[in-house]
Amino acid sequence: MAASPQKVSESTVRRLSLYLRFLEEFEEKGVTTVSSEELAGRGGTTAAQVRKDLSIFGSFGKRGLGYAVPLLGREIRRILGLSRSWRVALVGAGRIGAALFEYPNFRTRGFRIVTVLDHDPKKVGRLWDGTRIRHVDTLEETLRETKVDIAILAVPEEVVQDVVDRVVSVEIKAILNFAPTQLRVPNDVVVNDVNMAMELEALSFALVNRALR
Amino acid sequence: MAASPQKVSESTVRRLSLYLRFLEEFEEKGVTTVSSEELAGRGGTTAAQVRKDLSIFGSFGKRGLGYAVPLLGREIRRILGLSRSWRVALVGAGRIGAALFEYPNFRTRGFRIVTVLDHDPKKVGRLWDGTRIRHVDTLEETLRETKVDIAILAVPEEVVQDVVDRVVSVEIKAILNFAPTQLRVPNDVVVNDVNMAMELEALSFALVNRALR
DNA sequence: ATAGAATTGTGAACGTTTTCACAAACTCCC
DNA sequence: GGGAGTTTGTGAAAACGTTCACAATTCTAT
Ligand SMILES: NC(=O)c1ccc[n+]([C@@H]2O[C@H](COP(=O)([O-])OP(=O)(O)OC[C@H]3O[C@@H](n4cnc5c(N)ncnc54)[C@H](O)[C@@H]3O)[C@@H](O)[C@H]2O)c1
Ligand SMILES: NC(=O)c1ccc[n+]([C@@H]2O[C@H](COP(=O)([O-])OP(=O)(O)OC[C@H]3O[C@@H](n4cnc5c(N)ncnc54)[C@H](O)[C@@H]3O)[C@@H](O)[C@H]2O)c1
Repeated sequence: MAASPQKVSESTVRRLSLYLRFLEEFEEKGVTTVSSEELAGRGGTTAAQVRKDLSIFGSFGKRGLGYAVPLLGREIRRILGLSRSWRVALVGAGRIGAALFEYPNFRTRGFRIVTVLDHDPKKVGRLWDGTRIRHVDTLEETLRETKVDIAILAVPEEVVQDVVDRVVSVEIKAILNFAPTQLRVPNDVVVNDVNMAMELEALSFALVNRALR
Repeated sequence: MAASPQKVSESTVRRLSLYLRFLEEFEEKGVTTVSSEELAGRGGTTAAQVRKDLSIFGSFGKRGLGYAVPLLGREIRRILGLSRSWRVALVGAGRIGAALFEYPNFRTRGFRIVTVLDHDPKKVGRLWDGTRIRHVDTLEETLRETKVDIAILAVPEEVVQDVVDRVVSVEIKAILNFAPTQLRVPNDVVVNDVNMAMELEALSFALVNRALR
């Protein structure tokens, strides 16, 4: 029950993330108990799906009642690995990089940007809210020194493969990539892409095929 | 053959987007023909998958040879609706909004930001590279006047549902949402989310469950 | 205590997506 | 022109993910 022996699908993980957000909203409103029905109603899924997702990891509800909001929140946070806080490096202090760095929500959710790296001499050395921007030439030693768990890559697509190779060389196992490039990494490294062009293209497809649905 | 009578899965659309990018790379290198094998090798999929994806829409290859790079590129662009250019509104001229607006890649791929709206009196009236920022109070008339097809929402999560309701009221059918909020829209409206917090949480999950795989 | 109402947890059914495997179609070279 | 070598397009099989349906459990009220 405690461990998760089964294979967990990508979609289940995404939905857990969603449920957690809903639970936080319920908690703010002072709701103490929710049913799978209510949890599903808040977003694009079904009550059965909610129960299946949760049942992979254990049995957190009470039959006839539902789920205790704070408890389920804690459990999902534990499952997702959000009980601890993660040390994050930001490579590329450009437009996207700056937006991410200034966004307070990541820190409150346990992702602390402890390192910022850039290539541009005009940016290197600057102090961003207490964090000194370091030169990307020092990437390997800096990531090791600052004990980084996760790297966010917000560099131009032309250089992103070089950067990722170096990031991988210091045993970083998790990468969030903003460049519209399919990265080549060893298969014990997880890469998640934020590919906005792809999202827009999917919208375009939906628009031209609207009639056919 | 010409039309697409079948149901097309989300993942197929995403992969088409990917193939298009690879084709553009091949085209730049002067490669005239690629096999499904080569197309698959560039990214995380298989040759059979490539062929299945394409076969939904027609038969674009030559047995024994492969696919003609420029032709397949044109076909995928047509399938995705990228032959035309799309008129895009940006709501929220904050950090993310500014990064998106300044990003030249969208325009070159056929997505033109023709309208920028914000709430902040300090921002309204400013000229961003030829585009005047208009007050969000004029959203309905502005979107109609500027014939917008797609809305990008980069506003705080507290107001995003209000904004989306108004966007939907003027018959916009495609939305790219950056707020970490599950939007409620009629079901003829397509919403794609860019949820970075969710991506980070998925990385967190992958890190804590690394051992179990 | 017990009946009645609510809701979970889960095996089984179903549907969708991916992979397999191979005949058909094409190329290339001798 | 024919045979060897490729590679596509696609049914069929396998894997995977979602939905169904219901016994088991808990709560509430009397
Ligand atoms: N801006 C957007 O809206 C947007 C949208 C989609 C995708 N992207 C992608 O995100 C990435 C960043 O985009 P951006 O708009 O922030 O670009 P940007 O040019 O504003 O920033 C890139 C930053 O990376 C730095 N850099 C360049 N080479 C480097 C290296 N080798 N090592 C470290 N830093 C280096 C630059 O000095 C700059 O500060 C790009 O890959 C882009 O394609 C951006
Ligand atoms: N910055 C990031 O890295 C980041 C990361 C993930 C998600 N997001 C999400 O993206 C959205 C925008 O984030 P941001 O960092 O750019 O915020 P921001 O505060 O920098 O920008 C928000 C902009 O929206 C404007 N605005 C406020 N209310 C408005 C309204 N009713 N109508 C129109 N405009 C209005 C503000 O004036 C401001 O210009 C938020 O929902 C945020 O949660 C941001």
